[in-house]
Amino acid sequence: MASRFNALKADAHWQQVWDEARTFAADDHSAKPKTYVLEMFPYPSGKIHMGHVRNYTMGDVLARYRRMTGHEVLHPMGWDAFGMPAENAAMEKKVHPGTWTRANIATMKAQLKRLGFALDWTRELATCEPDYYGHEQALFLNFYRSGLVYRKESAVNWDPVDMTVLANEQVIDGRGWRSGALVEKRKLSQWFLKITQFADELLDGLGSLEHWPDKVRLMQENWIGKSQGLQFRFALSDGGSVEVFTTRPDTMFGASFVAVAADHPIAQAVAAGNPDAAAFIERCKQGGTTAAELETQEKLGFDTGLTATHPFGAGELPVYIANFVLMDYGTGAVFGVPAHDQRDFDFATKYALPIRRVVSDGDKTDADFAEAEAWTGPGTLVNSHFLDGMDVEDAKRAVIARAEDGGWGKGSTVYRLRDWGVSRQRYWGTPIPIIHCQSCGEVAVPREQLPVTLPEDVTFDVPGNPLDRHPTWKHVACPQCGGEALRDTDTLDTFADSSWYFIRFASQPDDRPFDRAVAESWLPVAQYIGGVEHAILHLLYARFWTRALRHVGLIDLAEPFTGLFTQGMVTHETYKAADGRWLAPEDVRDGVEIAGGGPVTVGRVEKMSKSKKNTVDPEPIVDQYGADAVRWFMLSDSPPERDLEWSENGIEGAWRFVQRLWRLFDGEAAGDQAATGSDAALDRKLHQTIAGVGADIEALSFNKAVAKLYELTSAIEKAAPSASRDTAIATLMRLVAPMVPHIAEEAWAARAQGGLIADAAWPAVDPAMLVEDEVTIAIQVNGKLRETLTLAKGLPKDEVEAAALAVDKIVRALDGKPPRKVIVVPDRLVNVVL
RNA sequence: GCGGACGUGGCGGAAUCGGUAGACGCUGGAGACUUAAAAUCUUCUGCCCAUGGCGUGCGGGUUCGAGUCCCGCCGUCCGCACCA
Repeated sequence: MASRFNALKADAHWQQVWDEARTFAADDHSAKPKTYVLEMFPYPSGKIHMGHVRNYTMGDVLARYRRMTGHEVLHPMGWDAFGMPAENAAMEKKVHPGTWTRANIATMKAQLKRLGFALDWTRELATCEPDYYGHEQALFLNFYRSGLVYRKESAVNWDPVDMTVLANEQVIDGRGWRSGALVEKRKLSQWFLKITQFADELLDGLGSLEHWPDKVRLMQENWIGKSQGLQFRFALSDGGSVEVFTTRPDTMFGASFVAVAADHPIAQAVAAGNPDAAAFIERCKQGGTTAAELETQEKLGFDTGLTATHPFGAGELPVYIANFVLMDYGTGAVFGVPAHDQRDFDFATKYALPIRRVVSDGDKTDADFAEAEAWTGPGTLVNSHFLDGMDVEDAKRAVIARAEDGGWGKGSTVYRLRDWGVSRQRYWGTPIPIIHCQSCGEVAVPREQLPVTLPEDVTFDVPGNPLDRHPTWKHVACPQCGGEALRDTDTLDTFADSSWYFIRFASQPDDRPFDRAVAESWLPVAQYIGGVEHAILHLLYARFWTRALRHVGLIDLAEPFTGLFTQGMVTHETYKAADGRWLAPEDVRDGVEIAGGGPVTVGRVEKMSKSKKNTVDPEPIVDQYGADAVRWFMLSDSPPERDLEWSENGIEGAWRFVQRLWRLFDGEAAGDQAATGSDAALDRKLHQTIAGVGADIEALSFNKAVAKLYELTSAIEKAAPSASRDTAIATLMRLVAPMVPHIAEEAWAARAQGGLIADAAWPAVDPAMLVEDEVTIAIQVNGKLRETLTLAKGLPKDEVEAAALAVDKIVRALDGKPPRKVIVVPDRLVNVVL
């Protein structure tokens, strides 16, 4: 009699076995082909959530499958452990960020272990430990010596209450997200990494990333934002000049004004002697920054009274200060061509500037042109002297050539991408290993003095940077002259920490960041899995860091991640009480609030979030159903790139399936009579499933693999006892092992197969077993299904046609007349055309 | 505004090359077992005016045949955003 599968007992047992045997420790010296499977490492915020469970389950199935197919798999885990939440906790709970972080790591590690992930814990790392960030400091200094790091004054978002710099994402409607204070623009000396030096490489490299989602590649492409055009100077009526950039040099003869940004030096100079101009600039700065405001904001300008001389002698253009020109893109100045740019059109309309058409799209004449909007498409140049008759692209080249010949301008490329500002006025990050000396200037901390460690005795009772106000930490002797000097009290952006952790996982010597040969033997990461929210920043920074390492000669690797997969979120229904309070799922039963019995409104299905209270904590779920059921549910139903809705029924269903498996496995092991005889249909089903599930896992189509395994399970359940059935059950153990490893080990052991199923080989497909001897053929009339026939596979066309035409319904449909046409697709269908 | 993705039963979804739409799961119905319940098993479950007809957001088109290809709409979601 089959017993129930005791998941809690089996989970704990097999997790301990794997741990003790170091089953999933990756061997650097293995002769097997190596493969690196990686999920984005978590921030240790407290407890794991369902999103982690889904992410890591997907990676785990792939890692376990690759092991079974003969690969040496590197599948590590660690902690992205620096960051603001730890400092916030320090302020709110009076606990040291390190204490808080390490406690969270311990909790979350225990939770991850309970899910039975095939992780190499021997390589665990936390970015907040000196044995990680010290090496990061060494890499930073390496970049510094190679000219990839520089320091410059730059405007930052400054929260005057918290006394700290805020990232753009932390500024909400112009106010600090925590303090609510109006954010100021402040000039601060900041460290920058020269990501723009690699802009072209990073853009071109996207083309080689075939196994990345198109969406992510496109987002990165847009983020890099390459534009090619002409950069040149206008001579100004006051004797000065202004440099502009344009992607449309072909429309030069349509120019009717020049506009500069409000914070452009020319605007500033004008404002100095003109209160109206100063007032206008002030007004520009007050403009809202939200999408909606920008969309509706009127194009405003202030006529400086200056004029700019057209380089081709086509007159003088008025120079405006305009609110729609951005200082930090291009040169902060543009020339306006109202006929062929919508913003310029709006502006010219408002200020009654000429609208001169210079590109004709063929149909339209001057008369019916451009009363309402600018023409930005292709066409033939008109009203443009030497450009007349050229198409847009030829005209661009012609103007750039003339500018370069004449020495007043040159073809140039502009990127939207900015250099990466990495200075943060925070405690809980990697200290920037630079010393500022009165006499020597910036001095790199010598290698033997690394790591520059964080002081432990810091306070968070007042706002500001604890490193900066620490009584002694920043005071050091200058490594060069020995005189009094100060440490840089900023720490690195935490995106730096996550820009190379995957290399440190591959190789972690004590005395250097990584061993080149070992790292190169694992990298690039074959499959990287994580949330789409990292599509731009993290993935771009990691790609940059890798190229920078290559640039300084530390590794021969262009792209860190060959394959990228962005998984969907875990969602749940939301619940609201009559008074508008959000309710947690566990507070609701049968449509009423458990406490008090008040009515509950079921709201939208949304991403699990604390604010909507629709989270489900994985831990009690694992307690109740076991790791395998949770894993199985995470893989079922929804395609992995889409959102997965958590539901009670769903996890129940997964749990039922685990028990179904157990009835098969246990019944077999319990010594049901060894059956004899073969079952050709079941053999075929089995081998089709082996092939299909393997392909589905490789494609990360876990939901399809799950469906195939359900089918095979049902087929085995229904099959009469036979040797084929025994084989199918034994094989099923291995097929489900990557997904539900605990029950698979339990069954494998009970069957005395020897060794661990985690080390077993993936079953081989016997191609001979895949061959069907009969096929079902669709019989259609005019493309509509009328009947199906089961015929021998590979029957000649004429025999299939004859069989189809003999079918009752077809005879009736033909009504004695010959068909106009009969289409026969071998082994597929017959379509009778009347 | 620009760019992208998606739209299939009550729900999540499947259909790899243009060839039987709705696999598989969930929900729901009926039945078996049981004193009863749970568990389990069997069976049904796209819609309708049902020997047939209609069905993959809507309208056209190509084709012997369209969820799949083409054209034009509508809707939802995501990303970027005055980018010169």
